[in-house]
Amino acid sequence: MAGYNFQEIEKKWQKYWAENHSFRASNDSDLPKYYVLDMFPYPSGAGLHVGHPLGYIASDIYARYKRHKGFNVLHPQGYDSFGLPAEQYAIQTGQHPERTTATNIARYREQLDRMGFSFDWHREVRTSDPQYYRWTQWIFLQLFNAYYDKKLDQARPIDALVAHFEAHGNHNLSAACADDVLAFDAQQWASFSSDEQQRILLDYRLTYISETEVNWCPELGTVLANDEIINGVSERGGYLVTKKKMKQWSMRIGAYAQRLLDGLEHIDWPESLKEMQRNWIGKSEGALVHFPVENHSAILDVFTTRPDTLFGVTFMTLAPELELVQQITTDEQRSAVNAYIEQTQQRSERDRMADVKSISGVFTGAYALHPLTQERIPIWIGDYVLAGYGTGAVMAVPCGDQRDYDFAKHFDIPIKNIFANTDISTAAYTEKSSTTVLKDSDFLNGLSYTDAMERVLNHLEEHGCGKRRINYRLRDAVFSRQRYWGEPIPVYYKNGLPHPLAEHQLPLVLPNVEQYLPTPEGAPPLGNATHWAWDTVNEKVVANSSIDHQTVFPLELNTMPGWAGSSWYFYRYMDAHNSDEFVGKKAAQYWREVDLYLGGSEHATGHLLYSRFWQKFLFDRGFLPVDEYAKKLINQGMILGTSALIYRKPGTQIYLSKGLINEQEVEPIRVNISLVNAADELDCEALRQWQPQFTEATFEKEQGVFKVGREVEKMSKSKYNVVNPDQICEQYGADTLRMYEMFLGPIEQAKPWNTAGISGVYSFLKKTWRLFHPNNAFEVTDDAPTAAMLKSLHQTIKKVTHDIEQFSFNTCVSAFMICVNELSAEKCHHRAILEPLTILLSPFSPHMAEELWSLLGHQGSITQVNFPEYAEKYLVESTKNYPVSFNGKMRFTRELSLELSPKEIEAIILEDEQTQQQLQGRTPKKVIVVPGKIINIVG
RNA sequence: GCGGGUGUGGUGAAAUUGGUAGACACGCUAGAUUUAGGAUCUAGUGCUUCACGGCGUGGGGGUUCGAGUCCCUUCACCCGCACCA
Repeated sequence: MAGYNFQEIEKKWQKYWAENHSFRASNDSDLPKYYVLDMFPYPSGAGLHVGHPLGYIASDIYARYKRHKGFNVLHPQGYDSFGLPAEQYAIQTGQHPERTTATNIARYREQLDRMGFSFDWHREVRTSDPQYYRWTQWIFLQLFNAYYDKKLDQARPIDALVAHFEAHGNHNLSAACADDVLAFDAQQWASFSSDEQQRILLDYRLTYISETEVNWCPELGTVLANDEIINGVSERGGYLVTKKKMKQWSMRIGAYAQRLLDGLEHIDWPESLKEMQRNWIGKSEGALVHFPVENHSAILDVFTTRPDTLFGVTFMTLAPELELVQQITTDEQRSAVNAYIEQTQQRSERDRMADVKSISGVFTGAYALHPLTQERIPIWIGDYVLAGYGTGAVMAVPCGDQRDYDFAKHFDIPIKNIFANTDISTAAYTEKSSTTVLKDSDFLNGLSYTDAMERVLNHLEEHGCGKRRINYRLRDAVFSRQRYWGEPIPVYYKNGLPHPLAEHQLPLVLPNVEQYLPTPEGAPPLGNATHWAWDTVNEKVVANSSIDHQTVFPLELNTMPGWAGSSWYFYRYMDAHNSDEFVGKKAAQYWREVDLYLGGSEHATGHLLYSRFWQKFLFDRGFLPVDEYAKKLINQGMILGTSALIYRKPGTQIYLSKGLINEQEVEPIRVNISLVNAADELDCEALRQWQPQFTEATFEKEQGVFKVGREVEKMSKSKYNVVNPDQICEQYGADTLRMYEMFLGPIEQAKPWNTAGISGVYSFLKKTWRLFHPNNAFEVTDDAPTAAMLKSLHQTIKKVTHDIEQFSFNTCVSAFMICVNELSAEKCHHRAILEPLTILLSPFSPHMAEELWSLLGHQGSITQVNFPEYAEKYLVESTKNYPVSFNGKMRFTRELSLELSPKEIEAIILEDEQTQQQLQGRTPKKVIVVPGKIINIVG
């Protein structure tokens, strides 16, 4: 075998790795552990494109590198296999999502294996596997059976809460709960019926049912979380989203807001991602102020970050959805108010967002009383106030807030200026200046922002008309989905109240249904199941017809959202086959947390926030050893596609070459990129064949060719710009693909895929192969290497090691190229050089490295080789011959030269005659040296 | 509007953190070799000039012996959030 036959080599070693379980991690090892995790993929029907493996390649390089460094490396992979596309496909075709998913997974696995990843497939997880979601359901039960103690700042078992209720009612309790819980004492608690008690407890549980306003997507027939909505339309499919009141399961993530914020300080995640999470949590400090309503028992609570402007209040605004609105609206205003409420409810989320400029609202006829001055303040409603933030009500201070100002101007409400020496004739004064002082503000007169804040907060608290309050934008996460293909929520209903299954009754397996659509009555798809009732005596799922409401009860019809299964999967990998626990104590103790997590930044406010929440909860309850699960996280950038566009004259079948468009009006249409060559020329005949709509097309060419337009955008099947990794593996091999993707640029950066450049990496690998095959046959000598060869090797060892640690893989590839070029020029085929080079290269080009390693006469896989031992052996020896650190240019300060051996300094000085001349026996304070000359000598 | 980030050849990008800017690769130009293979090798390739030289890291200004890197200012683009009281 002479040439570099990557096909054969790659097949051979992939087979070897699989047969020898080369990448199995042990849960019982004396080696230090290292856990490298990829965000597991959703197995879509389109398969992987070249963008998907970018992160997997990077993490695989790091995992292989760490193995060489002597770590016991856990590098698993699995599938986030519940999700909407499989279900949409099921609706269209009737094919069970389980089958679609299995097919897709098989395809993914084939593609992943082909790229030579060192995953420990022994630990594979699939979120849709009952043996997996059994534990997702189990975690749900743990959340159900817990509440949040704000004093201890941790989740505690619900029994502890019951004990508190039995002793004190809900007095002296500091627990996260629903806003509207009523106070009761121990005696009252005892007098409640069991159902009533359960209803109360439901207000405290970490997962609870509530009637909430949700984002409803009629097209998808389900509710969506805030992070599943982009610009007012659904993330999947881009459908309109409206508001709707529904009974839903929610997760009390709000209880963890502060800890989710604090935890960010202790993890090495990208600053931009942390900032996104901070914004999403949206902490703001201010006050809750109580405004009594005139001639009414209700108290209107508002949250404000500017209590210092309390004397500038001239009206109140409530969110139209607020229940209180109905109670306080006067009879004269009722019809106007109702009309307005109806009007706002009909607007979709997108309309509302698109149209933030227009001002609308209506007067309720009611008045609030200013808590400090007793002035009458008109109460309005307006849709610029959001029901979901704060209390859904604001005290409007038009002189200090631009929105209040605009509203006041629009409806001719008086504006009172409380800022001395400011002009508010055209806009509100919104600065928090230390030089501007308040006026017409009673005891706050003459005070600046900071002082006034302090004074007024103390005053409010002393007089019981308000208190300090921290408010978070983060809302509790809606947990119900009206979908089929998700984890069933392990709950049945008795007297309208949810009852959880017991732990030993799990998993509650997803039932079969005939129809994946909602029922005609509008119930979720599980309503179509004929066997979906819980027999509490025999502890099993039975036919719906046997529901008797005595011993057999209906089961929950909603399923869990996509983020449920992905919020804890990284712990399952640690102990994937444990049938007694979601992760064994010993395994969790050994692996503890993920050391390196790689994935896209698009999960910043979804998966990466929810999983931190569950982590903290499971930590609180003593199931996990740490409360942040990923020490370091890297966002790999997306690899973008380069779409090809042709331009049609509207209403015709005439297409214009790009250069002919000029000022004409045209419709751009995407065409398959495989029909276009590197010079942007379209194969018109192939296009006619491609889709029937082009069969009759006329192409107006320029200079005999038809040019397409180009656009760089996300790779997607629907944009016809997908490049398949299988093609690349076929043509160039997996090692080339791996190295090329790394060579493309920094890992975090988004970049367009460009197949043209791949030949450089390909010829590098061929060159490397030739280095070991100088005369078309494998050959290495045991001669002593020259100084130049050693220099080359050790520069590379140093640079590559350093760069891998910095995740700068693109520069590693360059370093390899330089090294091989130099060694080739030296005609180096010395074992002492090539052997360590092979090890160094193996994380990047594992197949070739394995082959060379075995050609070098070694048994077994190169994976097991301890690289530092090799590197050090050669490094130490060569340092004697050559200063390893002198690699181009170098700066010496006095301090630095102390660390260098005299021999090294000597070697550098000896390098160059000019240097010797310039020094002339002086002791330099600072010498700047480049190869061949000294630039500067100081001192 | 708020927050984060990025601007370097024809292209992707380097620059050991203040020390020869453009490593490495693509592309391009010549040549060699081979007789068609997406092969290999050699030389050249920032701009400008015949040349000596001059100019060059989005623009302008500053600090420094020395700035892609530090400071001020300005422009452009990308990402996230957005009526958050």
